[in-house]
Amino acid sequence: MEVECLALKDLTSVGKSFSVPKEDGRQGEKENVCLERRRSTPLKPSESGVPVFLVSRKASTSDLAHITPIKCAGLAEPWSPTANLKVLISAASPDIRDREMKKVLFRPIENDVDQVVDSEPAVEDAEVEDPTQFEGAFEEEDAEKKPSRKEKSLGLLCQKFLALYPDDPPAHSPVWISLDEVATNLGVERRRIYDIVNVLESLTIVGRMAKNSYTWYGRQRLWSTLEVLQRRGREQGYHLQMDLPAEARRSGLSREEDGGDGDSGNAGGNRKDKSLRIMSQKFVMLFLVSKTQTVTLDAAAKVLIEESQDSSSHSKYKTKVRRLYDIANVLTSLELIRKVHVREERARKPAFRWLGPVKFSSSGKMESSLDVAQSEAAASEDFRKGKMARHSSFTVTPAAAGVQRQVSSAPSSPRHHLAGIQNHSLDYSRTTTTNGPACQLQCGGSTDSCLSVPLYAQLTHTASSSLPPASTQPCPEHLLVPSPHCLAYLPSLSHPSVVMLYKPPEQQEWAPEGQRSAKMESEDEGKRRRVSGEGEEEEEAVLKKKSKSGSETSEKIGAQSQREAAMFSETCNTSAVSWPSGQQRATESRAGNSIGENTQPSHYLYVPNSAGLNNFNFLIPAGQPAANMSLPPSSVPTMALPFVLVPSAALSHYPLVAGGVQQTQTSDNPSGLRFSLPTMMSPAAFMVGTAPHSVMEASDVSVQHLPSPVAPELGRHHVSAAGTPRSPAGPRQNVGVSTPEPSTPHTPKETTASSSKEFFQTPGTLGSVVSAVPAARKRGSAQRRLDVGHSAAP
DNA sequence: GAATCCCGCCACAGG
DNA sequence: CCTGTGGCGGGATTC
Repeated sequence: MEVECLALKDLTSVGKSFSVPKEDGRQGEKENVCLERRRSTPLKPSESGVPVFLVSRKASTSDLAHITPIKCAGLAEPWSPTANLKVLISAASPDIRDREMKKVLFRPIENDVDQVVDSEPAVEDAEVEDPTQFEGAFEEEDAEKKPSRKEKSLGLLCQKFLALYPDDPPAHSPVWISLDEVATNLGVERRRIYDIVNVLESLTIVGRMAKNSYTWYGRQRLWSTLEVLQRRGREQGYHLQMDLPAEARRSGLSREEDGGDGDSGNAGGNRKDKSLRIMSQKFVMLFLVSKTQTVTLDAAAKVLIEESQDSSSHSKYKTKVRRLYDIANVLTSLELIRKVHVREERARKPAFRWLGPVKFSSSGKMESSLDVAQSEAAASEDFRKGKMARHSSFTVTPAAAGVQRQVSSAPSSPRHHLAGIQNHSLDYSRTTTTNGPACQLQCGGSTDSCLSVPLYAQLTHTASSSLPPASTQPCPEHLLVPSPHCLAYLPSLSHPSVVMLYKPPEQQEWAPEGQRSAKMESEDEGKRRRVSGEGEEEEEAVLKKKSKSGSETSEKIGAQSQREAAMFSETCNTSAVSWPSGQQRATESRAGNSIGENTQPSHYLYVPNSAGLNNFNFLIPAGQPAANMSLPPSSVPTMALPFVLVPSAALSHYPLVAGGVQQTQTSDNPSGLRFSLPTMMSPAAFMVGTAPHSVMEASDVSVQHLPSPVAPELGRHHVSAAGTPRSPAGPRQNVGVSTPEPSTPHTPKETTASSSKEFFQTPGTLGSVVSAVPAARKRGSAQRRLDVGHSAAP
């Protein structure tokens, strides 16, 4: 946290950012790469403020090389990453600013709140153990303090990771995640990302698509997954164990699992059996079936050990506990659990208390405090089950095995997605917008690589942060919310393209996840099931899947995307919008179709970039009212046309106008775009993206000439630079966007990270992000250290 | 001294 | 064989 704090400071106070170069001995170490960078950029780890997001590998690589390392401190360069942040912040309404500051500064990542719980039944939250822990951060400042261990914690890292993506991404527009990119951007070793991703995957927050490629589902499926886990936990008798006294626990462990595992068991089984993923699911199950919803590490470790049939040697125990800490950190970041202490017998034992929902309706609804959800996600659940089933231990449920991870390394693309895509007929006419099915912009390039979407921006209003469970219905809040739009940069396409998804106001309501998933996924499920047969064979199923073709799907997708691209339609509603220069072919399409009509109303703007995205670097929110940021979501009407893509070249000609964005403002005019180019010009305008999710670092982008996918969030997120007249960003057209707004509130708390770069950057690392990316990949995993540093180094 | 958990070696697995 | 994954546990930090 400290880091963030610093960052914030930096933001506010100009000079600092550049000030102290820090370097610590440690830094040199692999993970936090970029020593050099660091040096060059005084910014301490924290500095890198704006998370940059991903560039496609391709682009990144080449571009990166060129990239200038971070600017020198001395530079007036407005666009240093930091500058960017500053701009954003300044631009942001005070509220936002404050909010973020709080989040960043005060919110301890891991174990933030440590509470002491009385013995199990009486778990209660006690005081926070270390309220002050984060304070230190402020002081340090530039100090070269080596990033403390905490700063590098998995929990913090996970938060950063989560902050990059929306909690509740539109169902139809999956966000692709490239592990390499994430690792690079966060400035950590890939290995660490695996830890996070494995846990997230266990909860279906992400899904693995192919090697190095994951899809971000956000919390859409989370609730259903939890429900499934709860069920499984019960089936496996975890509830019995959890309720038993400690001693008793051991004896009675679930045999089902053991037995069930049987195969998996391969004694020793495949590694998969010991997978962090599996452990994570089991760990979660324990919470879900526990009456007290509090699980001590000790108990969990024991349970897990038994299941694994490992002899419970002490070392095994220790190892399990270590893993559980890893898992717990991620879950804590997700705010699904919180650390507490349970007083048992003699000492107080570390434990975690479940903060998530515990009751689910059979339908998959979650009845929890959170709220209601309605969902018909039954199908989707199955889907999830399947996924979970990967492990033999989960055999219990017959759920579709097929669903399981699609592959290990094979580039399998999840079928459900594909299905969705294929099925949809895209309707390019805007008129029907409301019905737009989700367009699955999966754009996969024809290449496997499919998409990594560097940025993903979603408009969500803050309120949305506490999203309803995935399958739930549209929550009222959402309705109010500005339509979420997201921008995706699809590097994998032959030509990098930008796709912007947006939902017309009318359609604001998100389709209930459940519905979507149910339909799409269910189909898949069905297929898979057929293939795999019952749940028991999950393992097998997996194999089968693997064998399956990911490639096909990807290709299909790619084809589709191209097709879509081809469909360039100006006709679309763009009515209001005039493409800046007709040059680009932009298509605004709306998918029409199949999936919940109203629910997924999305339109998307697809900009094939034959020429190279460079030409289309900017996405400008058409009507972002700068002011709106502070306004309640409801107050902000969403415009029909959220943003305009402006070729970068074009922009250069325009004078920067301060506050332009604001001018544009107002939503009402659906049709009429109110923006003026000049307005757009203002840096601020560019900053639009949603905060956490889409963060792209301006500097990086610009340097790279990558198309900056900006994700403008409609609504308030856009910070219009308005206020900030110019950050001298002039040169940097590409500014990535960053959103200050923590729109993604993972939890009620609003976890979202601040947009500050620092937040995303691992403390020891530098913004290095930029550079290294591709290179890293080449190296062996073990060796692959992000060498951002050197790439970055001038 | 115990609790945490970062870090990265190294084995396994897919291609 | 190379690279992606990820198990594992030594040992550094933090409590």
